[in-house]
Parts: sequence; structure tokens; C-alpha cells
Amino acid sequence: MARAATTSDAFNAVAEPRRREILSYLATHERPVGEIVTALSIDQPSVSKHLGVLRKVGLVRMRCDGRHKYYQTNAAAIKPLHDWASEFEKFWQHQLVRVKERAEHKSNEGK
Amino acid sequence: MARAATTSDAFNAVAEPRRREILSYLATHERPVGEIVTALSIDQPSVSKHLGVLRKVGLVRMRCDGRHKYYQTNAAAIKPLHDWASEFEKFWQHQLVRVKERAEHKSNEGK
DNA sequence: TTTACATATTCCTATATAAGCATGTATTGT
DNA sequence: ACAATACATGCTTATATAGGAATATGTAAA
Repeated sequence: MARAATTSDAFNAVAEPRRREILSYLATHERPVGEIVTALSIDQPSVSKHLGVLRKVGLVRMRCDGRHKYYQTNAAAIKPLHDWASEFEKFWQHQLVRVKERAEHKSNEGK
Repeated sequence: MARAATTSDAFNAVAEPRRREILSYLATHERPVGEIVTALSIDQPSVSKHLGVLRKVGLVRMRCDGRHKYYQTNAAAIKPLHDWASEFEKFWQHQLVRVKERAEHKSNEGK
């Protein structure tokens, strides 16, 4: 079997760095495709394709106005990703505490 | 060009659902490969391959003991993912507030 | 209507899986 | 030495990109 489609869920969709850039860029305002093209220096067909992927998994919303299409990030669709990662938060905190403790222990040895 | 390798970073490695399951399973204790196989009902070669990917991007740590190899999740490697998602936290909170406000407005109309 | 502009879609290709199955390697017990 | 256990690796196949170039679609302005 091949890898799961990029359009299968948010995890697969955001694996692509360009798409993460686009999501960050569209987080605050809605923007027409052309602005994304010039702001991020990605060729127009690529932007359209990336937006297509992001749309299929609900990571962006689109609004038509004449010949312009305005895209904006749908932040709520990123929450599941955040929630999954949060599951590990307590563990990396423990790790960091241990690293810190070791460092203090080591500095005390020199006294 | 093809899609970026699953071993290129944590985002790509975690796109695969099985690998997320493995990471969750290995979050609390270290475990030998065989236990992962039986606990998650994945065939052994697949588990080894998934662990190989997770290891390459630093998401798991391995310890050898005789003919057993104990794997454990390295939670710190998940933090970048969490940090990236956190960038959007304030936006989905705003969204949720708006949804709530609209709901309250609607219920007031009925009075 | 013709032209220019804004986006989307199609075609092509190199590359990379993930699953299944078979086999290789290292280590332990007898 | 030999058999058994625990993992890793190699091979094959179906499938899915992402990028680049060219083209199609839809809308507005002259």
C-alpha cells in the first residue's frame, strides 16, 4: 500500500512545509491567491494545488468575490493536531526538569 | 518531485496513524518490540520499519539489552509540532467565542 | 465581443512509500 | 554446536505525490 493521501487528514496535509507556510500566512486575514503567490514566492499553480489540499481537509475556508477567491485559515481544524501533541506535554516537561536537575547537580560538584 | 520522505522531520513521520499509535503506546514506559506487536496488532516487520522511521527523526529512543531492544517515546521531539499548532490557538479560541456568542444571540431572539 | 486578469486543472515524471512475505542477523539456552 | 527467540532488512507492488509547463475556466473591463 502507498502512503495515505495528503488529503486524508490534517496530519498528512500539514506534513508539507509549504502548506504550513500558507496556513501561517492566512491565519490573520483572508487573502486572494495572487497575494499568497507573491508573498511566499511560490508559483501560482502550486499555490492552487496546495490550497486544494488544505480545503479538502477543512484547513482553509474560501470566499468568492468576482474573479478573486479569498482564502483564510480555519484554525479550528488545527486543534486536533494540537490536542494530540498535548498528550505528550507532561512527558517532555519531566524530561526538561531532569535535564535541568542534572545540570545543577553537575555545577554543585565543582564546589 | 515526490513527497518529502517520512524520515525528513517529525511532521512527516507523525502523519502515519500507526506511528502515532506507537508513540502513544511508548509514551509512559519503554517496551520491547514484541510487546508493541501484540499490543497494537501490527505485524513485526511493520513495527520494526515504523520504529526505524521514528528513530531517524528522533521521536523514539532505543536501549539494547541482550536480544531485546527497548523503545521509548522521546516526547521532546514532539514539542516542535505542538509549538507550531499553538501559533493558531488564539484564532480557534476567537472562533469558538464567536460561535458561542451567535448561539446566545439566537436563543435571545426567542424571548 | 475582444482582451486582460485571476485561478484552477491537466499531463508528465521522478521518487517514495506501506503492506506482505521471505530471509538475514544477533543472542540466549541446552 | 544447535535450536529457538527477538528484531531487522530486502524485495515486490500498488499508489500517491510535488513540481514544472501548458492549458482551461471564469470574470471583468474596454
